[in-house]
Amino acid sequence: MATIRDVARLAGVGIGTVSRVLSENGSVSQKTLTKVNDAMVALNFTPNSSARALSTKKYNKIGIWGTETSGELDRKTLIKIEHELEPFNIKIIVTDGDKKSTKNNTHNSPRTTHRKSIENIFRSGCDGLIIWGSDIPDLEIIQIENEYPNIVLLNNKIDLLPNKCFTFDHYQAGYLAAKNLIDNGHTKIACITGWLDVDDGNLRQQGFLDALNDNNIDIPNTLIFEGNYTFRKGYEGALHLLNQKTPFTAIFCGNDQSAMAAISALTKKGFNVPNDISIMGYDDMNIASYTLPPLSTIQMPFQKMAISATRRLLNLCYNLDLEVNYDFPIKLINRESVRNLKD
Amino acid sequence: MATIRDVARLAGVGIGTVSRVLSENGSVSQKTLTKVNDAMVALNFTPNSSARALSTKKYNKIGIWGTETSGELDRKTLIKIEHELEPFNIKIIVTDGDKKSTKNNTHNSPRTTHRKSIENIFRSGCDGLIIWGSDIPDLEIIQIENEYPNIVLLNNKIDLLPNKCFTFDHYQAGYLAAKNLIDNGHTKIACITGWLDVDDGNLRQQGFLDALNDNNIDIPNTLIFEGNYTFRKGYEGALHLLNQKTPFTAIFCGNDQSAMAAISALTKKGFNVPNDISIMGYDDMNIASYTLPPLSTIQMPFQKMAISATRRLLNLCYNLDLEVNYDFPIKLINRESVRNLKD
DNA sequence: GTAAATAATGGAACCGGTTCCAATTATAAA
DNA sequence: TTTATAATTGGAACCGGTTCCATTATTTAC
Repeated sequence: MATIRDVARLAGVGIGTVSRVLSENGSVSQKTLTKVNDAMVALNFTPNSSARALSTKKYNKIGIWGTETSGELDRKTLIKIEHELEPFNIKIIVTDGDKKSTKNNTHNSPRTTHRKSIENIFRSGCDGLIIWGSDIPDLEIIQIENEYPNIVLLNNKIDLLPNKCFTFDHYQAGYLAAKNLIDNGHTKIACITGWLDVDDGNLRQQGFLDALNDNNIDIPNTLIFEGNYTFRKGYEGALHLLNQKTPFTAIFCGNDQSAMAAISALTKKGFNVPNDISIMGYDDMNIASYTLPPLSTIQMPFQKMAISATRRLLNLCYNLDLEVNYDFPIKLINRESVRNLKD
Repeated sequence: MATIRDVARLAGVGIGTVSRVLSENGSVSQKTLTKVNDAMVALNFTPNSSARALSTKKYNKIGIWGTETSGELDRKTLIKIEHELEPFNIKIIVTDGDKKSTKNNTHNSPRTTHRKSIENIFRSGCDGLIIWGSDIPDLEIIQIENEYPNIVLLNNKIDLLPNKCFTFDHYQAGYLAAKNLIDNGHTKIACITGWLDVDDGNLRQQGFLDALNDNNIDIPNTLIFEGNYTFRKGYEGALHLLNQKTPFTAIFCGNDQSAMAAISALTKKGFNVPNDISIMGYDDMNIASYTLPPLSTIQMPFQKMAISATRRLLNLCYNLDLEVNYDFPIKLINRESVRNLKD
């Protein structure tokens, strides 16, 4: 593998000159430029990334960190993020935090594991990090931000870090979902929640409950099933709710996956969605248009949010001035899984 | 940020000694070891990854490269791969090849783009690469392998690289799917294919067609719809097939997503799955148990395959000797979307 | 034509690790 | 106790870039 010294020798110039050509800063005469470029081509020269990183202290990499509980950072979103990075030739390092869900091991595995794994990814060499999800305690994030200021939070909100947080108004979204059921005449409403110990899931649940409350609708504990966003829990949840013998006409689900599984369970038990029971989803995954019936759900521009977060991070890391947006409006999507009881 | 020289000074030893402690090779007396470790803790020392990479020529990173046409390298699989890497403290760099599908721009964007983006990821600093998908021409992969031997192919098979390829027998899988329909008494069978210009999709289609042929079943062109694995195309495909007015009792779909969308379309048009029309999926995604009806499909251990590919790559990059498996049996999963016409 | 200002250039020093060799110290064998 | 052997240690040299400064070449101004 050729080095700049090889290139310099072949081109008959000094290494400084080659470096100047490489990094495209500093002045180089046209004549020298061609000589050096020719030499680079002749030697099939590629600058060594670690040597460069060692002296510039820039890795040209950013990390994406998240846990299983964080939600859906899907491939499509990853591709979008990559698009943003491409013009600057920045690469992505991905990593997951804790392998087990926060929920299942609050005792054995202390939260500091998250911290460790975040430090670990910085150590491995990246200029900044997208921390995705809201399952790290705020205090800890603030400590982390103190040590590594080049971070950005995706789907999390911490008041002390106002311009590094990118999230939706999950509270309002939950409220909107409940309101939609209420507006359609439902008063006996059940729910299959997401993870309640994570802001994200907790907020939408609060919004949901407050909407019921604001409309003087009571929801008994028997109609609240604590799920975890999975198909399995959605399925179990629906069965569980049916078993309670507390009548209900609608279920608000913490995400589209559990909604879909709930539909499956209800249908299997002989109930028709939406005629017997209405279902309200959350997320508007691609799949939501193709369930039977198609899902009414809440849409949120996750990819747009991810893009803004990425830009903000680029600004932080490389002193850029890319346009960043902080407002990501949610939207009610009415398909066919909610029946209008007023008809 | 402290360096080994700082540590050496504080511990009162030479830098070589600190380095020996760090890399845990070379002999160090117990006494010195504690002194050095104490100093490291006191200074909150972290070795600089690029300095290390520069002198060892090991980046402790591997890349994962794939295109949109490659199929479903989902988050779960990524996590599995990461688990394999964790004990060695290796990180993942992800990147996508061409942003547009190969299919849509065979003319404007030459295949060499793939090559470029693969070279690019190596340049960015990784010890090896998982190339996922079969949309790079064999010849080109062989050239790439020549320059960068530390690669492994996921879901692709090239005879000249026997122990670097990890794939399923998609031909047999397609055959099996068709056979299942035939065994259930179906003779008028339609299909919604995947991408036929990619081995992966083409092989399963071949297997499917050969199974029909071996059983003297004819499939008219009108009953072959060329899809692309998406929900949308699955939906369109089903409608298209219905419009053909060529009667059929079953559809074999290139993947579960198009199968699910096909079910949705058929149901919307008043057909019952499986009573009127049977559906055979492919992949056994999580979702397959929760469609209505639950999908009969072909299961393949994608994650296991990814793990083996990862191990092979680790062996290549770091001279390890991890156990690697090359055989990934597929399995027919019978749920409820295929009706037995013989009953 | 000359002086002053500007552009272009070479290369030492540096970034922070690893490696290797020579030197020193500890241990075992005689 | 002496010698042979093994374990431990320090630090120069190196990995391949970037940066900065002193030097030289080229313009521009007068």
